[in-house]
Amino acid sequence: MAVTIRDVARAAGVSITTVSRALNGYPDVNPETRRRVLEIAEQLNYRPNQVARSLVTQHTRTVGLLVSDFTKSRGGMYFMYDVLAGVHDGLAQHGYDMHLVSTTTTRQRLVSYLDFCTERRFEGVIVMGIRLDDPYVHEVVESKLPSVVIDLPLLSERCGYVMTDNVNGARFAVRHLVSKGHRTIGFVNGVPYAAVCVDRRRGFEDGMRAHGLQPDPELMEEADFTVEGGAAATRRILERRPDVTAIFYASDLMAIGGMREAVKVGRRIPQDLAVIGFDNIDLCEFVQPALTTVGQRKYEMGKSAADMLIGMLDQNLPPEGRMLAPDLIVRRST
Amino acid sequence: MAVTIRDVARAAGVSITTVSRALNGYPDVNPETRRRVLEIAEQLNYRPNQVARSLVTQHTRTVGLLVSDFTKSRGGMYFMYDVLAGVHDGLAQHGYDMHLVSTTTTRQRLVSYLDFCTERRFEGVIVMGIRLDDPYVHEVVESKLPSVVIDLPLLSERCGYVMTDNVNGARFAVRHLVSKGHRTIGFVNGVPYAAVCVDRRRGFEDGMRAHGLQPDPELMEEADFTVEGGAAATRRILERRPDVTAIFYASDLMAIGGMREAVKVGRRIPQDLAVIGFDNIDLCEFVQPALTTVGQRKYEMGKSAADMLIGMLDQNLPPEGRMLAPDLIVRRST
DNA sequence: TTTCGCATCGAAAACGTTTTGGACATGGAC
DNA sequence: GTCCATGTCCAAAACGTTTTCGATGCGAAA
Repeated sequence: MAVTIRDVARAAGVSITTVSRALNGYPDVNPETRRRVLEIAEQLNYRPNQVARSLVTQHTRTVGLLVSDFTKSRGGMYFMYDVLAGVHDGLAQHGYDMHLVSTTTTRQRLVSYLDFCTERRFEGVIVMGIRLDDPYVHEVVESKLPSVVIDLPLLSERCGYVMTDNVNGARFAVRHLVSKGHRTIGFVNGVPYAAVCVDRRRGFEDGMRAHGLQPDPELMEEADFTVEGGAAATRRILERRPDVTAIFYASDLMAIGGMREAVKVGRRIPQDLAVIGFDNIDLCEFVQPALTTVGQRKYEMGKSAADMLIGMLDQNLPPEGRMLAPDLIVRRST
Repeated sequence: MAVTIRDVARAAGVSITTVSRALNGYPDVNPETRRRVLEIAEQLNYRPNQVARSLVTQHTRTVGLLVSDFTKSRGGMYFMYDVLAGVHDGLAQHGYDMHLVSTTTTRQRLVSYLDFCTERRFEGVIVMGIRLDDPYVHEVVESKLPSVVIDLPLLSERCGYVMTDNVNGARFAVRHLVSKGHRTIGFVNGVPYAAVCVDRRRGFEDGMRAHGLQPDPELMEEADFTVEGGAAATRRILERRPDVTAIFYASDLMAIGGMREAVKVGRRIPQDLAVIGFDNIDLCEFVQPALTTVGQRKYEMGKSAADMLIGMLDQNLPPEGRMLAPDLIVRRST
């Protein structure tokens, strides 16, 4: 069907060896022959078959991007898109392709991430948004397949990670609230099986103590990273402790839900309740009042992950754990 | 390095033919032999090489998802994410993989989309967010490679499309505004090289005339689909025609910019200026006031595109043009 | 006994490349 | 005249599968 290197060879009256060398720019081929081969390849509209090439070179120059359920994690999109862009740019810069695989796919086919990737001979994999307790992710981390995970501090022989310094991020949030005079500070954390949440909690508690405040269980709640979850958690805190004057949320989406709820029960923001989120998603600028937050460098996370992976692949560099500094973005909600 | 079918054959004391047949569930292999082969394959941790398999079967079961610049089109994300999810689900359901290729990649490597896809032997391609005047997309459309484009009405032998009925969407918007008593209605369109914009413009003008109103060039502007662009366009309209009482925007993002600008110059929404957008991105619910808009079925668009492509691939169905009905979502801004 | 069908298996070709290990000719140095 | 280096080329192996075609053995039918 398609025109192969053999067709080109025949038409040019040379061997396929020569065609291959001419096309790939090897030195030992006569300039005139090369010219003719190139010309004929062009004429015949020849396109090298990368599948065949991959088979013989044992290189696909493809990395898998593993993301958990697209559909479900609606909220994750705000975070994910930028990371995705960063990963993509990083890979593209070094000539690697990106294969998108979601956990729904693998689950549907009853195959582990690792098997899926090794069958396709991916050269490496970038993992994002996977639960801390997902057994399959540990399988790839412990495998020989080079990988870097985003937002999970998993380090091994062939696996690095990049994440935001969530502990310090949470400390910044607390320090900011304290500097605004708050003493009774609430905290709405995300799901406990997300690695970022244990860090943010630690940062919150550390930060409180650093300012001579005692983290109070009555002021702490957990939610599922959604607007509704944030609202519900806020309601519980407000009912239990009407004296709360500020709340730190482990995600912007929850913070937005919190603001809604607070306004609904008659609190003004920031006068009656200061609110600070985490992530710095685009939404922050659009809500009323604009949301103060701890910003993650999302694009850089993706870019950094891709760069690390490519370093492992192309230069045999060892994997590392990379911590990106968050930055406090003050808007009107505090 | 990796364990091959040959290793399994050797260990099981059978030919590779038999191993292949045993693993793939062919009938003519003794149940006992099959059991042994399966067992040994499991023991050796054998994973079939899909690259080799693709080479011989001439099927990669991979489709390319072509998106224009990730990084640049920040706004497109709100629209794209859902479409992406739909495409992904559709493909996954039928056992197809998804290779993400952005136009930045191909441009960087100086290769056309079509060449990129044929070299990798993709079985089909889904195109989204490409400019109407991009020459490379036409190359794909006119090629033998099965494709379906989103948001561009390009139909050919091997290329279908799916898009929202933008003309009617715009008509809905006008009808809604008219029903609210508006007569002097502005229109901020997007970039002229986007196919959706010519339709939305036509829908706007048709809708106006249908209600006995004359589309007035003084009330019409173009912007670049961004918040800032929407704001600037709004400023120009408000200066030129202070008597305008409602504006229809070809995208939510621009509508949000418009609301900001209007509020800044002292207009109340919706009392002094009614605003309606297009797309129904998540943001609509979060801005103040919540934005009335013409909703696109984003997920369905992606799903439908994937289904059509797979129909072409697996059942040799002909490509079609599919129009998805938009729906009016009334919130507080009108 | 011959014939036939059936169940089970294997040898070898094929997919489209890259790469190895020469072959061959030419020309200059000795 | 021999030797060697150099430039140009090719045959064949290899990558890891699937698939075609045929071989073999065995039991039942004729």
